[in-house]
Amino acid sequence: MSINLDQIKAEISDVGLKATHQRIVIYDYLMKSKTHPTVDRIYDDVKNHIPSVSVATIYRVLEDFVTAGLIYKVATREGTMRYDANTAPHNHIYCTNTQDIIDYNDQELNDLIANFLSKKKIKNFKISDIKLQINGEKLDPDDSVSIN
Amino acid sequence: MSINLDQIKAEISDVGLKATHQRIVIYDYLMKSKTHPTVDRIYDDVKNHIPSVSVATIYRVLEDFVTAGLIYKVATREGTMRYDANTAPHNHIYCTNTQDIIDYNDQELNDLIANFLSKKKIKNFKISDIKLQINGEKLDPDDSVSIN
DNA sequence: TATTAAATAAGAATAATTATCATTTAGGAA
DNA sequence: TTCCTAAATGATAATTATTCTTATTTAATA
Ligand SMILES: [Mn+2]
Ligand SMILES: [Mn+2]
Ligand SMILES: [Zn+2]
Ligand SMILES: [Zn+2]
Repeated sequence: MSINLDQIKAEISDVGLKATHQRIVIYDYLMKSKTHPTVDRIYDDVKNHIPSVSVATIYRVLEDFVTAGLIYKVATREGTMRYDANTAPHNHIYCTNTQDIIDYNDQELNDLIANFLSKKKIKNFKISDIKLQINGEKLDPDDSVSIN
Repeated sequence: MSINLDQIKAEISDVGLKATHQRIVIYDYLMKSKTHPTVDRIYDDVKNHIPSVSVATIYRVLEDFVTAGLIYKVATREGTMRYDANTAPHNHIYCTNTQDIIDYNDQELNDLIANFLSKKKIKNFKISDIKLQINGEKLDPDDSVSIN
């Protein structure tokens, strides 16, 4: 089921949550996923492993993971939330046609922005994270987006 | 009612929409607003001018404005949309405590990011806009956030 | 002023998410 | 190991945000 079951169980336990079958499968799925899936997508795929799983459990587990800092929640203008197990600082390319969210990892860009903002003084505010969203359209919706 | 009624009517007409009382009041309200209000907030405030207004009209008008490019829609992790009449490139500071969205206008930052990305080649993608979201918490929720 | 295509009000319908509660289970204690 | 219990789950009801439908009204043009 999972490449590294013990590691996954440990990560869930380490944030103070019971390592249930449902949580393990959901977290494993998100770790492998690169598409920032919706609840419905996660639900459908988790059902392949656990046919009896309830959609309420998917919502509950995802929210618990977000609260624990294991995953991120990404809001979209379509009104559906998307989930991301990549908690390292990174940015997103969003196709307004296909609704694809593509990770854009660029340490140079992260540093450039962090550096710039550290020079500015934002009074009465404590920054927790910085996200750049690059909106636009895939030229060929069937093809993939790549950088450089 | 409005500082510059004719200007507002012209802007609405110019994007091919009838300048109805409802649209004028909503657009005027958004232009003056600095809080990136929710539909509920807009509805409550517009009701002061037009007591008979329907919430469906608020949704319809806002969506029409977004489609026409008159305003922007901002998704939040709380699951409610927020609306912004500032269509010039600018970034947002988001307080995860108070849900305040504060405009962060900094041409230097806009240029820095645009410049950096123009050097990178993002294959198979046409960028339409770039948004930086600075997430964090107000230190004093009653006080305002200011830059520099 | 009359015409009419477009817009609105009211409320029903849908979609996404959250709450409730009886049942099950993970994980520690015995 | 087996037992115990707090925590988690499954089923489904409830809520919230948003969209749809249709009869009525209105802005814009002639
Ligand atoms: Mn604004
Ligand atoms: Mn919703
Ligand atoms: Zn991501
Ligand atoms: Zn703004």
